[in-house]
Amino acid sequence: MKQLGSMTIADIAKKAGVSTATVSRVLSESDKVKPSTRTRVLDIIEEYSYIPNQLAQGLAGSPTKTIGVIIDELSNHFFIEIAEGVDSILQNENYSMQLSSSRWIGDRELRLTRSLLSSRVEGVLIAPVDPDSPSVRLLKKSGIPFVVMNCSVEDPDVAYVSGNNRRGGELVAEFLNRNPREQIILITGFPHQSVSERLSGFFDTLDSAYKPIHIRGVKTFEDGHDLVPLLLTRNLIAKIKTTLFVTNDNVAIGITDRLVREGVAIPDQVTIIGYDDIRMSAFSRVPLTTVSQSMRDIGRIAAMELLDLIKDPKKERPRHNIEPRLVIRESAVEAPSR
Amino acid sequence: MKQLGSMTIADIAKKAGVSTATVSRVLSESDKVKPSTRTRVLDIIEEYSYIPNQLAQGLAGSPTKTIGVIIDELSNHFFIEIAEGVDSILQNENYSMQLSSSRWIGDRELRLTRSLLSSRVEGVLIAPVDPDSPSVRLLKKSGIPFVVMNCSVEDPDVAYVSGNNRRGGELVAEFLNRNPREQIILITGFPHQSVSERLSGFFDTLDSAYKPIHIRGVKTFEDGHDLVPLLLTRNLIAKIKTTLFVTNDNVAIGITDRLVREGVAIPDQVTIIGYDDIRMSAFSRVPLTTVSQSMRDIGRIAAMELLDLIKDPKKERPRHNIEPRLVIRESAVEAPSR
DNA sequence: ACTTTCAATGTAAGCGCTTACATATTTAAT
DNA sequence: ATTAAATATGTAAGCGCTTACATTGAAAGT
Repeated sequence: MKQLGSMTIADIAKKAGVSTATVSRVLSESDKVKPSTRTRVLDIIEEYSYIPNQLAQGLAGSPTKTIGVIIDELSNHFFIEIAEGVDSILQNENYSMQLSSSRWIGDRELRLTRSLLSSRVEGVLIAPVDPDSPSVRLLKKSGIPFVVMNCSVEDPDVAYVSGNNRRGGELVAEFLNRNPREQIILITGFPHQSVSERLSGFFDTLDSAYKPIHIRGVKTFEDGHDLVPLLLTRNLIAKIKTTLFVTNDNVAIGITDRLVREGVAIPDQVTIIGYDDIRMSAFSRVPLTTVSQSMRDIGRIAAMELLDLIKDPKKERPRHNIEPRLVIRESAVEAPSR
Repeated sequence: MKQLGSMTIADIAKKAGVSTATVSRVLSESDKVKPSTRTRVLDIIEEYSYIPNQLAQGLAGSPTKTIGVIIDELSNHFFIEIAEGVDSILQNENYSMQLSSSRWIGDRELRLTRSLLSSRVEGVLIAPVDPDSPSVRLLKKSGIPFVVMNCSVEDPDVAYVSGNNRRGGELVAEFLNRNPREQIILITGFPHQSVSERLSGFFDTLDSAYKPIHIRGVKTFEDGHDLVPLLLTRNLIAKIKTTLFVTNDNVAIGITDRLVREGVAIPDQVTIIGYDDIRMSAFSRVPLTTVSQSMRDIGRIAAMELLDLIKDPKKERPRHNIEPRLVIRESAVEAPSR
C-alpha cells in the first residue's frame, strides 16, 4: 500500500474505476456526479484516507481558502486578542489563517509578506510596523485584497481598521485636566504611528501648564519593571504626586507591579493610566485605569472587511476608527487625589 | 506590465534571455550559474519584483520550509507561550510556522491536521486534545515528522515534549502536607490528560486524611470569576480555612480576582495554588503560587526535536518530561497559616 | 590539432490537481 | 421508435515550478 500522503487523485480514480476528473468533481462537491459513483469514490477515499494535495489544488486554480495574518508580536496580548477576533470570523467562513509575527522588524515583515504572497493566500491582514512600510506598498502593488490593522493609512485605496488613537489620547488628557496632578510622566515604547497619534491627541488637549517628562523605548513588561528603580532613585516620583501615562498596558502592568513591590502607594502617591485594556489589565496587581479599545473587534471587523474585499475586489476600501473609552479602575480614580 | 504575482519564471527567463532552468537555479542559490548571468537574472527579478509561486515550488518538489503548529486555544497564554518558544527556534532556522487553534474540538483538530498534511508542511507540532486523538493517529499514519506537545504518549514511536504532570501534582500535595489546611477544593477544566496526571500525582501523595471536593468544567478566566459567588453562598469556603488547587492559572487568576473583590482574605482565609505559571501569574491581583513549567521551553524543545526529525526521520523519537517546580508567591505561603 | 573534461545552460518531463471541451449515456419530447 | 436535450463522465491541456538528462562551448591534456 502506498504511503499516506503520496497517494494521488489518479490512484483513487483507478481504484474507483473512474477518471481523475470525476474524483476531482466529487472532491469539489459542486459539480454534479451520479450519487452512486460519488459514494463509490468517497468510499475509496475513506478507505485509503486520501487527502488531496493543497499545493496542487492551489496551483491548478482552486481558491486556497487561506488568509495570511501578520502581527507584530506573539507575546503581546494586544495582538493576540486581535488574532482571536480574526480567527473567530474566519472559522465561520471556513477559512484558515496563517499567523506570523514580524517582531517589529520591518525586514521580517517584508519577508513574511512575500512569503504569503507567494503561497497564494487569498488575502492578508497586517498590523504593520509602520503605515508606510514596504510591506504595505508591496501588498498594494500586488493587487491582493488586504486590510491594515492598528494603523490608519492616508491612502484612500487601502482599507484599515484601527482604534481612534487621537481620541484615546484626548480622553487621558481630559481625565488629567479634570483630576490635576503635580507631575506627568509619559512612558512609550516602540515609536509606532498609533503611539504618536495618542500623544498628539494627548498634548493637544492637556492643560498647557503641564510639562510632562517623556521616557521612550520602554517596550516590554520587563522593561517596565526595570524602569521603576530608576524612577525612584532619580527622585522622579518620590516626592511629587505623579501620574504615569503609559501607552501600552503590558508596560503599565510591569510598572505597577514593581511600584507595589517597592511600597509606592497607588493611586495615592502615583497614579497610572495605561492604553489598550488587554484582558490582563483588569486583573493586575492594581487593576489598571486604561483606554479601552476592543482588539477583538478590530480583528473581527478587519476579517469581515477582508472577506468582503475578497468577494468583491472592486469594493470601496473601508476605513474604520474604533472609538475608545476610558475605563476607570483602581490605578487612577476620578476623585481628585487632593 | 503584468500584474505582480502573475509573473512567472518563464517571463523572467525570457526577459533575461535564459531558460527557466537557469532562473530556477539562481533562485535556489545552490546550483552553479555563471556570476554574470546570475546578476543579470537577479536584476530582472528585482526590476519586476518577481516572487516565485510557493505552491508551484512545493509541488515541483522543493521543501516548503514550513511547519504546522496546532494548539488548543489562542486565548490562553499557556499555549501562546508555547507558540512563542516554537517561533523563536523556527525563526533561526528560517522555517515559518503555520499556527492554528483547535479550540479544544477534536473534529476541528482533525480538520486542521488534514489541512496541514495536504499543504505539505515538512512537519507538525501538535498539542492534542487527547494523546490518543485521531489527529495523532493520522499524523503517525502519514509518516510525516511530528512531535506532540503537552501530552505524553504511550507509543514509543511518537515524540513528545510535556511537563511532568504527575510530579507537578505531587509538588502541590507535598506543599499541602507540609502546610495543612482544613479543607481542599480541586478545580479543573477540560478533562485533558495533563490534568488527570496532575490529579493522580496529587492524590497519590496527599495525606489520606484530606477529602477534597472536586469541581469540574471550570475552563476560563470568566468561569473562575463566576464560580466564586457559588463557593461563597454554599458556604464552601467561608468558615473553613480552605485551599483551592486550580489546575489552570487562567482560572486561578479569575478566582483570585473575584475573591479579593468579595473581600476574602488571601492567603489567610483561602489559599490558592495554580498550575502552569503563565506570565500573568506573577502579576495578578494576588501573585499566584503555582506549579511552574516553562512553556517556552516546551515549545523550544519541541521545535528543535522536530527539526532534527525532519533532517533525520529515522532518528529515535525523543520523549521529554520537563520537570516542574513549585513557585511560592503570595496566594499560598510556606508558613502554616495557623 | 584532436580528443577528453568539465562548467554553463537548455530541453522537457513531471509534480497532483482543475476544468474546458469532447464524448457517452440517459431521459424527455415528438 | 427517433431525435433532441440533458446529464454523467472522460480526455487532455495547463497551473508555475524543479531537475534529470542532453547539449554546448571552452579549457585542458596529449
